Amino acid sequence: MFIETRHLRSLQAIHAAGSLAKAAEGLHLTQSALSHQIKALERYFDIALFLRNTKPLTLTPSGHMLVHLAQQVLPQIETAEADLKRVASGEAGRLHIAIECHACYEWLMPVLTDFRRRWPEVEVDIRLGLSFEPIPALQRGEVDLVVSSDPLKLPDVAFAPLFDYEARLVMAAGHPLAARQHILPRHLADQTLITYPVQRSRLDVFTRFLQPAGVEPAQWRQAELTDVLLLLVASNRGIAVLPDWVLTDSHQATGLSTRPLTRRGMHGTLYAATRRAEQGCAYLQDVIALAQSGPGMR
Amino acid sequence: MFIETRHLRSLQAIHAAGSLAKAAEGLHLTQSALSHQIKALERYFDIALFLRNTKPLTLTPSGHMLVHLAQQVLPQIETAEADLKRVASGEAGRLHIAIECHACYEWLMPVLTDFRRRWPEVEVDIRLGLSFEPIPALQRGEVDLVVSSDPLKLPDVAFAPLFDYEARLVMAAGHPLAARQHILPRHLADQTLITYPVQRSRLDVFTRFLQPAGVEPAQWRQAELTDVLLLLVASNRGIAVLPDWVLTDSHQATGLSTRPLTRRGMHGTLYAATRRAEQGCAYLQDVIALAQSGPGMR
DNA sequence: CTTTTTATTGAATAATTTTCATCATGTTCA
DNA sequence: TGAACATGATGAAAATTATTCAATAAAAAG
Repeated sequence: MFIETRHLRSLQAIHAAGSLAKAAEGLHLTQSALSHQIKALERYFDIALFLRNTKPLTLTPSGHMLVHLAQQVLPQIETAEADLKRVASGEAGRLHIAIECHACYEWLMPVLTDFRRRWPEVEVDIRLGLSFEPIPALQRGEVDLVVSSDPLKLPDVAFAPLFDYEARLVMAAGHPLAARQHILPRHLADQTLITYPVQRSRLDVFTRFLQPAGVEPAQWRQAELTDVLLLLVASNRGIAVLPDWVLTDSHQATGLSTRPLTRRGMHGTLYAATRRAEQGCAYLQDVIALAQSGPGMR
Repeated sequence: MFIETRHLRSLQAIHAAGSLAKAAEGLHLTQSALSHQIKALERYFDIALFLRNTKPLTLTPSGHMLVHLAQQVLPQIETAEADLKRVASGEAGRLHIAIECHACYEWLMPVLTDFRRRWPEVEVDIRLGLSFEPIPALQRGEVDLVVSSDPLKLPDVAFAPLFDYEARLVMAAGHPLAARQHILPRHLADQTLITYPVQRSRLDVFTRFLQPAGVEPAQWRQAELTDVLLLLVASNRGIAVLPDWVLTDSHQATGLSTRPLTRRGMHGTLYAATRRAEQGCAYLQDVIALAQSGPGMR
């Protein structure tokens, strides 16, 4: 293994210029350096690359092979370097987002629509965190941003607060619980609870509301899509607990009511988790800023 | 411009091995060297290439780009290097032959048939030296071997003797001149001379036989192919001067006679001219050795 | 034939890569 | 939990490699 891109660049330049002197100028080298460089190649492979006693330096067949190689290889390297520089400057890159909280999809999409207009070269993708652990995936480099509601203290991951939300009980307008000012755990003991299809340890209703009180809902069923979930609730097949922003005016009109959990309401904060190593990345900062305006922007 | 093939090799090895330490082993480097190398890249592009806090070192998207580049580029370079080494060792290469003497085609073809069996990877080509000067072409690298009958003293071209020949007058068996023991210039003054279609300065009959005696043939006509030329001679349309080897047994049977030019006969030597720079080339040496056995081998 | 341009060469210098030694961190296993 | 082990990072020294300098040779131009 011996050929370096430097050699290929020199070879190509010499071939194009027709002389060491001219090529040296373009390469910001002395012609002596080029002479040594070529000679080193020729000595290593024990072949002549150029015929020296011709007016414009001409290539031997072997020299031609190498120039041909250079013409194939150098453009590839150059475009790769250019891409890298664009990634470094933040112009281009990858933004793979994982969302723990399923409902986040609702407000995230408009944010990303904005984002794509502002950073057209960044490749955007969303992964619903159904079957994998988002934070380890972030650490492994599989995703670049995680929307999560419980910040951790990790050495390599930073959590930036996005906005506060309130988890409220959602039910059909005529539901008996709609009569109450606020909902307590025991009120759900005889209800059918509808959630997104994730394990209960990742559902705030269970971890922060029901389990501390030792209450189990009468039934637990799941729905993948927010709209389907709301449809089930509206038709009195059960109740759900969702962030306040999910209920838009249009939903209100379809006959849904919401009530706070506990007298004070169950409040939380959404965070954007990113790798500390990439905190300087311009488009990451921007997408977080966009997200911080939150569902209110909608 | 910064990326060198060394970087690509390291990147690829690290990716394959999953750790600097293992990769370093395979590359015959220390782990430290690799660490510095990668760090230099990362600093130059201001980008992370690997995530360090993962067990098997994982690539960032940018790192992936570079490994991908390496996988594209390195094989190309490696095959080029392998090709160069084969050329250097003489296994492969190019053998473009120019022949000044047109008749040489006759004995050269069987030699080349042999040659191609022995050096299948060498690309063989023959150029009839009709309209170009073979020796300058050799110097310019357009051809690699010239068959010539007049050796020159040149600093960059070597002439290796192949074999001696005798130029003889060829005529129809019943031709009046066939009665003579040997032919003198004046005997051709009333004859039609048939030659290959090249300028007279490159025909021995003129330069070494007729011109020194101040004799002109009655007519001069030309034929491109040896067989056509002999056909014309056999049908008494003229006479020709050809090297002795051209007349095979089969030609004798078609009713052709030959006689020496001057009492002593006009003898000459064929040479193989090659660039001194390439004299060490194995297949060049071999083709010369094959040619030295000459037309007698046929 | 001289002048100018261009390439080669060896030695000196500059730049770089690599190694060494050490440290920091993390993992494994008792 | 802590000791042993493995892995990567780091700075300084060492080694290697590339480049320049200066002198020379060679070839084209005038």
